[in-house]
Amino acid sequence: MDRRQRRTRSLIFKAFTALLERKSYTSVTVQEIIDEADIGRSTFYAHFETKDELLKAMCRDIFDHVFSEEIMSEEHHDFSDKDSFQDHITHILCHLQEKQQSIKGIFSGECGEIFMRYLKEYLYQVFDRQLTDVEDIPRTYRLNHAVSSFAETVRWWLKEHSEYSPEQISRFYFESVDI
Amino acid sequence: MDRRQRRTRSLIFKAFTALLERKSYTSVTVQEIIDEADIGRSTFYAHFETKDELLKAMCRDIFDHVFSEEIMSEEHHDFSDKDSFQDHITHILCHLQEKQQSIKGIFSGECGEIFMRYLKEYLYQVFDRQLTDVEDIPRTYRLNHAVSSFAETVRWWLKEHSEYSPEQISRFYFESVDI
DNA sequence: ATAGATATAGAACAATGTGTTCGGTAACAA
DNA sequence: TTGTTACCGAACACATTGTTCTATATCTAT
Repeated sequence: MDRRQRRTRSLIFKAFTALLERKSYTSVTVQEIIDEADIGRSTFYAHFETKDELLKAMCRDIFDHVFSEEIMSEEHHDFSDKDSFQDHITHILCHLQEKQQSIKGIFSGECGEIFMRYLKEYLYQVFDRQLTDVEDIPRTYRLNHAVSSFAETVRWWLKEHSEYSPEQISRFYFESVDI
Repeated sequence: MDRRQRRTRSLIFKAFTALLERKSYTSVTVQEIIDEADIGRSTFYAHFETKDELLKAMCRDIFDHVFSEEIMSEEHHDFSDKDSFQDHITHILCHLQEKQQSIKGIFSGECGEIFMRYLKEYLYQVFDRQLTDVEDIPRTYRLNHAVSSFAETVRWWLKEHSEYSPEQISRFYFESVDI
């Protein structure tokens, strides 16, 4: 990737993140992003077709880091006991905490929906292999329950209760849910 | 309320609901709602300032029915045991099922966020009184967990697994969460 | 039944934001 | 150095929004 492209892309991301901290997603216009990033109008559209595509690209960037190869690779998926899985989850929480500044703005308002959807897509893969079966409760229900409540835990944590450590959050979660 | 106002309001709600079943919230324009409802442009704006206000009004209408006085009133809140609380939840699920047609479209895409926020606001009141305390886990965490996972349960149910009965959903939930 | 109030229709309008195009300039890579 | 590619920025057509206005239809209360 061209150095100029990386620079522009980064400028757009930073501008967008900054704007989301003081305005709602819908109210942010492309023009404002352009002004904040201090780039040309046509340059923005050379990178992203719409504001929505920009948001999606940002989510992908974040999750590609959080759920990096190291974490998702097969070799790390022989969780024989519950504890090692919990460590795995704690590890993911640490990565999320690193990205907190970028994430915080995205959570609020309307674009939280898109962010959460992406987050859940990754989480489905992580939880699907670990989930046990329980009689008389559909597996799809339990999977949705585990993934959703974890995603909401993350939101609750990073949005307004970041005083807790990843280890504490992990403990809260595993004491509240049967995996 | 004037008969004409009720009629117009109903036409707008129906048009909006119909549009949300085949298009995403963002892509629906005020003009389309006007055309679908077959009303004048100024009439729409006499009722709602923006599309967002319309969505909020629809959510309020739905929840005012689902969490009606009968359900929320103090006299029905002496749940001495877990079972009667579960019955209460089942009752709410029945009301939600009645409104399924209106709700289904709202769930999808971007406006699900707003709908879920409203739903959770009501649920906080319902769950707050019933929630027990657990050592070493913050009450706010447990409340958020109970409310969020119930709200997500509702979404999962009405959106793609409506083959289950309110009683079944209630059972799935209470076997997955400690209240 | 009539009169006064109110809701609606529909056209016209300014204002704003969107997405594209194009020619010129600057930065890159080989 | 040379060809390629990204950026700039102005201009443009277009869609959508939200307001204003007058005429008409419909309600409510007496």
